[in-house]
Amino acid sequence: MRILQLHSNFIEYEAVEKEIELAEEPEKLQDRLEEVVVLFTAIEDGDDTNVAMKAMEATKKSLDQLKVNRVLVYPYAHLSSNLAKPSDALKILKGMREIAKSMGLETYSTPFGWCKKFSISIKGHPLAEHLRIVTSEAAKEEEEGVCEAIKAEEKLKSFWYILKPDGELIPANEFRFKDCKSLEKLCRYEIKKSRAVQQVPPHVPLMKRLEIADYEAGSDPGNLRWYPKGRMIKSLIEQYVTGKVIDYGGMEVETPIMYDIEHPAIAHYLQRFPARQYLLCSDKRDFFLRFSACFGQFLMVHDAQVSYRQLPLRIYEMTKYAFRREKSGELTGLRRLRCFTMPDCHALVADLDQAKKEFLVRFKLSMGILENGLELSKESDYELAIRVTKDFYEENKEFVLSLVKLFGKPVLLEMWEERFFYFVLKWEFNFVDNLNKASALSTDQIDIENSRHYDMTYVDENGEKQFPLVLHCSPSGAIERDVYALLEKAHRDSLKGKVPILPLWLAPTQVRIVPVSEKYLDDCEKLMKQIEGCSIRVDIDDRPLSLGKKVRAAEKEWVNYVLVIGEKELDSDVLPVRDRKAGKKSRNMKVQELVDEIQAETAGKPFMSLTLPKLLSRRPQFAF
RNA sequence: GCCUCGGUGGCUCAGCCCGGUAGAGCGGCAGCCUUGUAAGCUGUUGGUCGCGGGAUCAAAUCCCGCCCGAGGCUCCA
Repeated sequence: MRILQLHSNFIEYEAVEKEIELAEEPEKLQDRLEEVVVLFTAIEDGDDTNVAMKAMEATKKSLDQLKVNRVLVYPYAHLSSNLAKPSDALKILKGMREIAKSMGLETYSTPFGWCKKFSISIKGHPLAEHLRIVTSEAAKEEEEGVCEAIKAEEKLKSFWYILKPDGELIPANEFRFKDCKSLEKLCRYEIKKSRAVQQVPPHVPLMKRLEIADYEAGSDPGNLRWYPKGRMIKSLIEQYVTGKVIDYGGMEVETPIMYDIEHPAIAHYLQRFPARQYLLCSDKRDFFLRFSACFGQFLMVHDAQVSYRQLPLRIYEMTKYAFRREKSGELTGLRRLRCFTMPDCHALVADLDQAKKEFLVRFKLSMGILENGLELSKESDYELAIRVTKDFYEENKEFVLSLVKLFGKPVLLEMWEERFFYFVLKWEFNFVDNLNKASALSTDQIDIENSRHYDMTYVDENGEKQFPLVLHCSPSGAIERDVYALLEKAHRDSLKGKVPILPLWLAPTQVRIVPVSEKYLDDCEKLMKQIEGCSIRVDIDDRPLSLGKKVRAAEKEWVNYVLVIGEKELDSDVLPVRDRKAGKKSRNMKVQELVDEIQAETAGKPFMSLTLPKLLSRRPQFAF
């Protein structure tokens, strides 16, 4: 028996004509019901009243969850290709209605054996749509205490462990998280799905106040606007990540952001995740906006000549943009967007051996980007989660452990009984934020399916075509999410009594010059030119405000270094430097010493000139 | 979609319970002050109180419907 259960706002139906001899004489030829759960039901060969009983028991349970007491039993043959004989079906359907009534449900039914037309409005919540399949075997087995349906779910069910660098594998619920508080938070988030407080995430007011990004009412939710400072931060991170991937050997490419829905290689992706795309109609063709750079890169590789000598073949794109039409309630600040920027680096490898070697290289690359680039620390900011099929784990224990050893502390390991995605192994670095939510940043996967789907091949030593394995890596995760992590980390620091600050190479203003009065403006501009010439972002607060107010403004903007310039400074070659990182204490430094310090700290990082007017009086205010 | 909270000058919010001429701070603008390390002073501009309807002599305030936003549920290739 198959029951497609739909929680609907209303359904209207009309019985049009009898289709078979056996058709029921209906009480009503048409009707409209509101706030009802519709049970489209197909009775299959072998079903009996016992099956109907089991099906209704499960249905009742689910109705209780939905807090609905009104059902419409709607015979619907199209759910199965293994239908029962009509006479049996009718008998069982009648039984079902009686069972429903005896359970206290307000039960309606549409006539069996009729061609009917109907309109239905379905509620959008996650439990609104559900397909229930009950077979006679399952019903029998359940009597003995085992349910086939539950067994089937078990296959999809995953098992959670903690894997320690010493190789010990402990079920997650038995692990003692004494020194791993944020790993504990990750586990709680992933396994128990528990959520803490109702609160706007701290990075949201920060992203506005610091004039980084903001919501854009004129667009679709989850498509944000980026102010000059935010755009600069994003751009710098993009440049940095791209540079690192190119150093690793990635060939940077650019591919279209939209694809034809009918394209055969792409179709199976969409069938699998049909509801998450932006769709775009243009003339007579339908397109979807890409949700990753896989399509473009795979289509490119499909058309390329690749020899085994060229493997691993690394191909890379800073995906601008990836679009995922997440449900509106799922969107959050910079953490979860509908439009985002994501570095996406694929590697084609000949075999599992090569995959493993490459995987480790990319693991280190990703870790380096988080640690050195974003200045996140695995000690306090992010945790490793590994997801693997049971078979792969059993056969490659040592390899999985080598990742954990590289990470150097216990990790969360999710094990699947069976593979139900395209990959057999995946890891993610998860940032754990102030509301104890975890978000994946860097990730890499071993994909064993897509080279076939996209017909990507290489030619081996014997001149024969082979399908490679494909690794999917985002070494930093979405750039917007990186900014989220930086802001959440800064907020966490401020809760601990530390000053919130951005990494120096990302700070829009690295040095702020504050003249004591307008008299010193010319001298300030000279100083600015001198510092600016050393590839440092510097500006001047030339507004006619009190000194205290200008210093306060600089602190509120998280400016790293503040130089107050007045009579004293002009007479001396040593400047009192207000250093935010050093707790705002004044440090006496020569200009060259300050320049050297900044250059040392930002060495190896990309640099951009300030894109805002250097004089603060010339700047518009975008927020607050 | 459901639940919760919210929508009042550019921004943050008070006022709403208990109906009676729309308020504050910040910002902007004009001026004074010429400043010594997290808010100097004065003046001033700026609002069909999300939209529609209802009851009332009278609605930001009460009632009904709707729209929009955030968070939660769920989801996260």
